[in-house]
Amino acid sequence: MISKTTLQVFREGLTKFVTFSDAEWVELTPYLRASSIKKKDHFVVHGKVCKHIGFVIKGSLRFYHVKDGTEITGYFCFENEFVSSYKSYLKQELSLTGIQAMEDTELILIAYEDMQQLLAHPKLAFKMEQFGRLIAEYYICCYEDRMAAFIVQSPEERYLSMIENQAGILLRIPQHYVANFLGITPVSLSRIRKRTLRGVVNN
Amino acid sequence: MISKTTLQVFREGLTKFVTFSDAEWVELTPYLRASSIKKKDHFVVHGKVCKHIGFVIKGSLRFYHVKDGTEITGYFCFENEFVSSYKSYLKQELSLTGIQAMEDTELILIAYEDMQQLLAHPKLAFKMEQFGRLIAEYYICCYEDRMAAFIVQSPEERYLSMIENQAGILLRIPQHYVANFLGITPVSLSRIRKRTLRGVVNN
DNA sequence: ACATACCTTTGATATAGATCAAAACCAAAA
DNA sequence: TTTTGGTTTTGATCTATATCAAAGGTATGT
Repeated sequence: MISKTTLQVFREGLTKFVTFSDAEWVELTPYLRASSIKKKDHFVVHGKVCKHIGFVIKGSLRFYHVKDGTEITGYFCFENEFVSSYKSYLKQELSLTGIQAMEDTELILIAYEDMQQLLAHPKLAFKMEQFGRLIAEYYICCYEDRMAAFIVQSPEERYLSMIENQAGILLRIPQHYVANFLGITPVSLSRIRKRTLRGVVNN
Repeated sequence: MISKTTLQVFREGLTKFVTFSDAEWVELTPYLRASSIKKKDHFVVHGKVCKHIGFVIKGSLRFYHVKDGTEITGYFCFENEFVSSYKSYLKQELSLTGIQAMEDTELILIAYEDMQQLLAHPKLAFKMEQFGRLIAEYYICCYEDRMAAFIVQSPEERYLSMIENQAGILLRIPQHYVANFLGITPVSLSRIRKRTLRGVVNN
């Protein structure tokens, strides 16, 4: 059973995309599952198919790739965001991305099969299509910005604009993950921080 | 008026995402416009709002950003692909990306306002939502791969896998655009080509 | 409180890619 | 055919980041 407040948080988080009427909500909730994963446990195991899309109620996760046996963290997600290895989820193929909890994390899940049912549901299909479209469009915008940062900016510039725009992440996440996220090694990030005086902010 | 074969190419190209019945097609076509743009003309002007989503019937375009007065090409698109400065189009805000034809190009256009009408159209709304979702999901998968390449691979590795997977692009567009696309300068790409023996392929 | 594992910093050095400038090349236009 | 503008290559040099290794921190669990 999913706690009432958890459901409420989820419903609230969805309003950024679509709003469900009470009647629709009653239809939807049977397809939802709650899940909690402990720090360091995996939401998606690298090399397996991603079966769920999740919504983060509490906690945080990192997305990583494996290259020559070492993990490279490419992305993060936090409360009120959706999490999935999208390509793997959408195509139900093996995931090149692993997704691991960085803290104890609570999620609402929708299984792939359930989503297919919802997309064919007599009362919910339209809204679910819309929901899917809006989420996907939202992430396209994120990706557009992130790709542009890699094409146009240097690692140092990316770090500095991260201080400007996503300072919260820096406070919450181990620096070596941030380094990967910026496309550099942890050692280099340490040096960038030194020469930019930690971004002027806190010495 | 849009030529019959052009419309046919468009309809065919859509089947990758959704299929329109004849009845639906009749409803849809009034919202479509044909457009041709000459080589070097712009589909989207950097700093203006992107008003259309396009489908490339013939030709090719490049996406670029401007940094300190110079253009950096971040992406391309070709026949049978959709083209738009998506973030600008979706949010109807100023575009940081310019989109310019690399060859004489023919497009089918859907204007933003028309798309809003289609998404509210009594007979087409559902299919258009689905269409929008599937396209957006498609591009998310593309972005996922492209971001991973930047996080995990070196420029040289990106070039080599481009030879493997997108050799067509290399034959069709100027090398200095490809260099930007790979995240490096044209000079560096020239040297990478030299040291990798042009990718072993054609000396 | 201690031990262990992990993270971050620092130093020394290597290297891929950047920059600047010139030459060679190519293709379209006159 | 020559000119012109743009592209690619090459050479010389610079620099940011990578790499390797060690030392110093910090947190976590026992």
